[in-house]
Amino acid sequence: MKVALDIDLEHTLTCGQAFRWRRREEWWQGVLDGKLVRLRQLDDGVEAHGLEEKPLRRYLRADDDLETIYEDIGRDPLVAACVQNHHGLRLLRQQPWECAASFILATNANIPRIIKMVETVCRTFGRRLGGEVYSFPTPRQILNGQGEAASCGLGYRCQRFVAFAELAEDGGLDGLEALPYEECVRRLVEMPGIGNKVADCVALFSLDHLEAFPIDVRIERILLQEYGMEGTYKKLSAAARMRFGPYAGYAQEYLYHGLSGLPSSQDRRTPAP
DNA sequence: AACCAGGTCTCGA
DNA sequence: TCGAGACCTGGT
Repeated sequence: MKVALDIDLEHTLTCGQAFRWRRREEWWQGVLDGKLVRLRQLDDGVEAHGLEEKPLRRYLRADDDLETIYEDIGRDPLVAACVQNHHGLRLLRQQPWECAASFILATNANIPRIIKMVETVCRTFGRRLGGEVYSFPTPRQILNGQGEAASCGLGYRCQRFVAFAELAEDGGLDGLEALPYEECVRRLVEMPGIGNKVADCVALFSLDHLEAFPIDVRIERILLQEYGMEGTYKKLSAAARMRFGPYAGYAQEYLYHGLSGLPSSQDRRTPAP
């Protein structure tokens, strides 16, 4: 099945918003809705196996019009430059449970390790779908095998992860979709393992709040060096949403990944003769 | 061999 | 409300 869409799979699937996509030759292999899915980049879209068009378009946020978004966030010249570098990078619309649980594991760890932890959790608690591919476990699957969590190499994230599974199993995530951004984040930060940053990730990557602007150490540096912005998380977050607008989350992703390809801020201010 | 990683939590001021 | 430290573990 083919979907016509302006998307760059490489950028979209490796930018650190989802941790389970693997490249196999020209195909990207992953798990969606508990099913093994393969995606392939086409000139004008995506070829997909293992998933219907509707849920695929939903996952890839095909309803986001990139041109409209670029026009909006591109009013910022630096973001505009980053967009040039990473055209076709899309946010994904993930499941809140998997997204939140993954980013609880992602705290204070680098990407390779995050991938490893998530994969170990899937292998330990998930269902085998074929080959060496496992589903992301449900909260119940984690609670059923709770003794094994300690051997997943999660470090101090282990307790938070299990506690979050308990909360999810008890319906603690119900109703989040209906909430506006501020209230959504307010609810999320009450949950075990979720602070300001993870709450924004969950809001942005799984709950349709494109104005959410997750601030990690790297983005914090960028805000300071490129925009002279500093302060507490709440202040920075509000200032970023104000500056970058309703698609601030997209601006964040492009700044995060697109900046590395540009000359340093100092060099841009004082270009070489 | 340090240092750091897509932070959170706890605890004083 | 805010800032400082501690914190598992493994990449680089």
